[in-house]
Amino acid sequence: MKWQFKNDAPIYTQLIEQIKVGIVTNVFPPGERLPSVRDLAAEAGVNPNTMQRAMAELERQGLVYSQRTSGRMVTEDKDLILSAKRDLAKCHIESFISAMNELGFDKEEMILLLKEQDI
Amino acid sequence: MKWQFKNDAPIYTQLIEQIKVGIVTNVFPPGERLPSVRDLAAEAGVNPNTMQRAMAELERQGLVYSQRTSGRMVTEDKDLILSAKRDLAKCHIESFISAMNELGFDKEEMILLLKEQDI
DNA sequence: GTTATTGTATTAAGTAGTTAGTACAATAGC
DNA sequence: GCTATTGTACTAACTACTTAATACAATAAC
Repeated sequence: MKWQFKNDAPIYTQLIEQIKVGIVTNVFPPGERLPSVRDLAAEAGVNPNTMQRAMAELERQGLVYSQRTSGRMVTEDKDLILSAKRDLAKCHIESFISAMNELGFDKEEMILLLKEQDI
Repeated sequence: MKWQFKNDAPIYTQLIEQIKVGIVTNVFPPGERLPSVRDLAAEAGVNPNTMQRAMAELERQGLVYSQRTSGRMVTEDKDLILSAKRDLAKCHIESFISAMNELGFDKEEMILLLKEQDI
């Protein structure tokens, strides 16, 4: 897991995003045990409280669940994970279209620009 | 000018972005006088200090310039404005591709998803 | 049973963003 | 020349985020 943060958003929201991406892309497979909050925090270079805050939100969304001392697990609910992946993609697509529309690009131009982009 | 803000980023950065979009989309044409900082702040529902902070950054980027008491003008440099527009578009395209790649979508899938999206 | 590890909670301090209020210099408009 | 408007600067207070440090309950491992 590669952790990296920008300055333009709270770290804990970026943690939520990055861990969620890890879950929907099988870096953290369903049912797998996550490293402890302390270890994850150390790995990401953030305070344990900040990592705990991100975990609490992921727990609220049902993507992870905690068992008192045996640690925290990724949900086994693959439908929920797939749904989360679709949500993330939908969010990116809508934001992209909206931002490019604001700039005056229509969908065909966007597709052209995407094709030009070498990645 | 419609002002709207999210909670996930500082207001002043969102102001910079929105005013910049206004400039590159000719809502604020080259050479035109902008409303005063106080008026813009009132219109956007933010503190004058926050609007001033955004203006200072736009000024640093050369997109606007201020004349002591006659107000603040949009630059006449159309090349600079066009360049700013290209930068904005490039930023959105790269972010979109990067985020979708992280989720496991390749460029063809992105284009398919874009075409499906009805907007 | 003891120990170590886990999630969790709490308090305090520091930083950044935002608002509020005030003030001042410059100058366009009269 | 006077006045109003402009950009600009400053201080104080408030909030949210982040870190630091500590503590506690539950339980897996021994």
